[in-house]
Amino acid sequence: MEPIYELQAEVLKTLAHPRRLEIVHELAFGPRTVGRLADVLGLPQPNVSQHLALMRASGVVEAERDGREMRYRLVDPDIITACGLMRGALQRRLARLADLSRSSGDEGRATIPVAAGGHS
Amino acid sequence: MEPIYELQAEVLKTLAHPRRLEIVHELAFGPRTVGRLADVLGLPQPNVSQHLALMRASGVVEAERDGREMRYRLVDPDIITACGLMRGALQRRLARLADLSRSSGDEGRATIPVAAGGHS
DNA sequence: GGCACTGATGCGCAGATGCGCATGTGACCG
DNA sequence: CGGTCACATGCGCATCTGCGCATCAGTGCC
Repeated sequence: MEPIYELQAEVLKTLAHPRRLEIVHELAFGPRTVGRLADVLGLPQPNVSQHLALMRASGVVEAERDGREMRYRLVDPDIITACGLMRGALQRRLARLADLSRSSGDEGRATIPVAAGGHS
Repeated sequence: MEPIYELQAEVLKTLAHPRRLEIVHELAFGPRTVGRLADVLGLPQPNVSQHLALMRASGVVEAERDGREMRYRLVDPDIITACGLMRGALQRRLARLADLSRSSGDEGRATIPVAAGGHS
């Protein structure tokens, strides 16, 4: 029962939510305020704040005051890179499934910069 | 609300569990039977079976009959690679924290890492 | 067929999660 | 100092998870 699994499970649990993934995706472009995130995602501000609190608690994001605003940004690029890798793999899987259904293929869609990491 | 986030959240939710991460880690060495996994992880067989059912439902693993045994194996290497990348990043973070706590206040004492608090 | 073995499933309960909503808290302005 | 903006927090509820436990189902052997 290596503690690394507990830690990773904690982080994964934090990321395992569609809205939070969207938040991470948005934060990949740069720091954002709570209001901006709430606006972009079309979510109530308290909801976004709660999601951010969870992610901050698990060390995925960190916050910084700027006047009366709070600017959130991603902490560890590697984690987000891994997240992006997984998303890429899943997108390929989706594309493959769509390809099986219909003969037209629109795969290979590179959506995000995700820390400019690219493939290993 | 791109469906990719829903899918990825589903997969992440599947992975966001210490025991399941252990299972994935074990499966990374090659296919395993349920009994073997239960034995290695020291978990009840029904529990392991439930975890495997979840992971199979989300497409993380797949199963194959072999006599009266069931052999489970990982489906997508990329996803597991991403998982491993994240684990590596977190391990570095753990190591860094341990290093900080050792050099800052604690003199060689048997230290129980309190938390990953840290205030900026 | 009967039996042992390997794995899957159903059930119930305790604990955790997600959300809306109202409210609390800190920061700038006049 | 009161008002307002930007965000955080507490509460209650519906829902979901994880687990143990007992049991069901498929397979091979005699």
